[in-house]
Parts: sequence; structure tokens; C-alpha cells
Amino acid sequence: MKLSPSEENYVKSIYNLQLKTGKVNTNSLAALLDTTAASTTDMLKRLKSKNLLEYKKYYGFRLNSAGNKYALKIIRKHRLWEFFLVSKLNMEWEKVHDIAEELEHVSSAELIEKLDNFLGNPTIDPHGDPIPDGKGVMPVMNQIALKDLPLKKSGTVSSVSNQSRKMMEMLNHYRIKIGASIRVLKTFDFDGSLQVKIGKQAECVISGMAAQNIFVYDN
Amino acid sequence: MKLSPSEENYVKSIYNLQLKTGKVNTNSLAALLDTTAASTTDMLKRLKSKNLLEYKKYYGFRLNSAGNKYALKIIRKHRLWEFFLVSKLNMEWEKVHDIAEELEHVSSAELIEKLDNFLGNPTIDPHGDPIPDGKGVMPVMNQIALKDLPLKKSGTVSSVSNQSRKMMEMLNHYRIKIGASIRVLKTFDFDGSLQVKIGKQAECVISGMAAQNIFVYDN
DNA sequence: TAAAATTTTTAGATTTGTCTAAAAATAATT
DNA sequence: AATTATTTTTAGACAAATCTAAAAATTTTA
Repeated sequence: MKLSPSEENYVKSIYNLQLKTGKVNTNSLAALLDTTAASTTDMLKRLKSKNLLEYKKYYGFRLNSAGNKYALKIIRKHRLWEFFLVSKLNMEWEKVHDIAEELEHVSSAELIEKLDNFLGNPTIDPHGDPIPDGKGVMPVMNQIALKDLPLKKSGTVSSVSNQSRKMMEMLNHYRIKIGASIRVLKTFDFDGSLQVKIGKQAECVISGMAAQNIFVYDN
Repeated sequence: MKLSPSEENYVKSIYNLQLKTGKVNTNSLAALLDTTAASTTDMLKRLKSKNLLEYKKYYGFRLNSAGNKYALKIIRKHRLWEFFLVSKLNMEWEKVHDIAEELEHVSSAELIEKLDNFLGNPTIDPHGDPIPDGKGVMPVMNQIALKDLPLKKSGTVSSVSNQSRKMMEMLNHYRIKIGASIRVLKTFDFDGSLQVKIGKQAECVISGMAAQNIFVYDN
């Protein structure tokens, strides 16, 4: 079954809200999609009639398994396109989201599987979010603070807890990008700082404070 | 100005019909877009109101310079995406048209310029059609029959006049693909056959009949 | 040139996705 | 528990893009 771009956006947003906050209500969904509660109710009925949603009026709603599957398909497309835009076209990761919002609605399944292969079957997108596989299975990745990554074990930078300009300035200096591989070689108990190796760069030292705010996938 | 996908499809189709047959009328446009004459009239009015079209009812219509420019932008996007699908994702050129029909409506200009660079600024798409440059200028390419290509001069296979299974079988055998580089080394007056070099393959001989039906850009 | 055929346009309806404003149901507060 | 506030749904309208059927204009044919 093929949904319209608009229907797909609702399905995706419901999925995201379910993940993040557990419960979704009409108003929060409307707010996320920058639309009205009335339009949202209309769409909920439509999605129910297409058997993607459990919905009882005034009571609540949530995606059923078909809806979940559909959502994961869109999220997979979105994140693969983001990966493409950053890794192949060298676009900045702050800019790719909006473009991927359009690309994710292109329908060909063959296209997406070939794109996935072309990109080397990545599992994390440029924002550090995991990419579901072709069967819609989200890779389970344990996200931990860099300071808790076992010595010598390599991790993949997944996110930063503090997105301030100062933090960004520092990440920039160390050339730490989301998706970069990182390894802790030594810790200094005196001040909690760590000696790390980032990608193929020369080893360097970062503070415990920084290592507390940088998160990695423990892979 | 940003048009809807539907409006873009009309603009593009008008452009293509103007190129191919010189004159466009409501019915032929409706046929090409697989819609009705009534819908087409509606859209002609819309495009006129957006100043992309000269249109007098019952008299006729054609794109003005803004409409032409817009059409070339869409065609550029379509052909660059086709090139991407074939050259990077290894899709078959018969399959890429429909996917490019969707991709061409993705709006980011930065995306298209970066894609163009990533692909190496190609000038011919996988179907042998020229790709307009970033300013909307169509590369002027002289298309001639392979049999008329001057000796030693290299050309780029642009199209074949006969798309029968038999023709395809032969092209396959010679590994002649659209976009391939080709050079005529010698002609045999006895039967009109030609000795040619295709890409980096070993030299071989093809019949005059074949060379009459294979077209190349004289570059 | 008058009748027939074709092309183009209009009129009115339909679907999708949206909106505002008001009503109904639920939740919070005193 | 009654009132107030919030959330959700309905009712009705609107714009975009489409359709069918009929009318109007143009072209072809006899």
C-alpha cells in the first residue's frame, strides 16, 4: 500500500512521538506537524480506515504493527538519504534534514535498496540516529557517554548532550563528527581527562567534562 | 517561484512537445500527461496566471521565456538523477525514468548543484539526451549517424533510431551503450562496413546498416 | 457554404488535505 | 460535586487538481 506524502508524515511523526514520549495525543501531534487539531483528527480517521492505526475517539491512538512497519520504512529512507547527502555530496549535516524530508517520499523500493548498497549499508545517519535495515529492524545500539567507553574498545560518535556554540567550537577543533570512530587509549585519574584516537587522526587528550557530554555507540 | 509537482509536469511536457513537434495543442498535451482536455485547460489558465505561458483561448499557447527557463530546470534535474541512478546505483536505464519523474520535483537548488559536481558534470543522460547546465543552457550537440562520423574523430553514442529487440541484441553483443565513446578507424567501400573502436575495447567491424541506425554526438 | 466532425472550453461535481469556529467529552480545580 | 479549563471532535468551508458531460468555437468535408 502506498500513502500520500502527507499521510506518510503523520505516520512518521506518530512513530517518533511514541518513541520519545511514549504517549501521543492529538495536540502534540498537531504541534509537531505545525497544523491544527482538527486536521489531525481527520487524518487519524483516515489512517484508521487504512488499518495503520488503533484509534478510539476521545480515548487515544497508536500505530498498529502495519503502521509501525510503514513508519520504519520512511525513517529508513530519510536516514539513508541524509547519509548520502553528507557522505557523498558533502553537504553539511545541519542542512540535510529538510531535503531528506522530500526525498523520503520517493517511492521506489529498488532505489532504496541500491542506495543502501551504494552507501555501504550504513547503520547510523549523520545526526547519530540508527538506520533501520531493509526488513524494518532498527539496529539496537547501546549509547553510552564517551567517558564510560571501555579502554581500547572502539565506539561511534552518536550525539552530544550539549549543542551550544562553545561545545561545537570544541568538537570542530578536535574534528569530532557524528559517525566518527573513536577509541579511548588511557584515562588520567588526576583530572578525569582521556587520551583518545579519533578516526585516523593522531592521538590527543580531551577533558572528562567533554567526555561526559559526548555519546558513542558501544559497537 | 516554486510550482507544484503537477504544474511542473505540465510545464515540462509543454516544453518537450514544443521541441519535438513544434506545435502543442490541448489534446496532445492531455494525451501525453494521461489526463483530460478539461483538466489541461484548467492548468493552462493557472500557468498563464503565473506568467509562464502565453495563452489565448481557442487560439493556442506556448511557454514564454520564464516558462522555458523553468522547464529546463526540471529537465536538468530529471536527467542528472537518471545519470546518478545508472552510473552510481547501477540501475538499468530502462527503469530509471519513472524514478527520476519523482526525484525531479525535489526542490533544493544546492542539492542539484552538488549532485552535478558529484557526477562530474555530465552532459548526456543515460538515454542519450543532453543535460542543461546550471544556467539552463542546453549543450548544443550535433547528432549524426555513426556512418557520417569523420574518420579518427571520436563521438559519443547518443541514440539508436531502431529500438527493436534485434537491434538491442546486436548492441548488446558489441557492448555499445548510450554515452559510450566511439571512433571510426576505417571504412570498407565494398559493403559500407566500418572498423570501429568502442571505448577501451578491441577494434571490431560493424555493418553499414548498423552504422546508419546508431547516432553519435560529434564532439 | 452548410453540415459534420473535431477541438477546446465551461459548468458542476469529487477527492484530498486543510482551515475556523463551535460543540462535546474529558480532566483539573476549588 | 460543580465549575472551570483543556482536549478532542464535528460541522462546514475552502483551495488544488482532477473528472464527466455538455456547450462553444474551430476545422474539415461534402
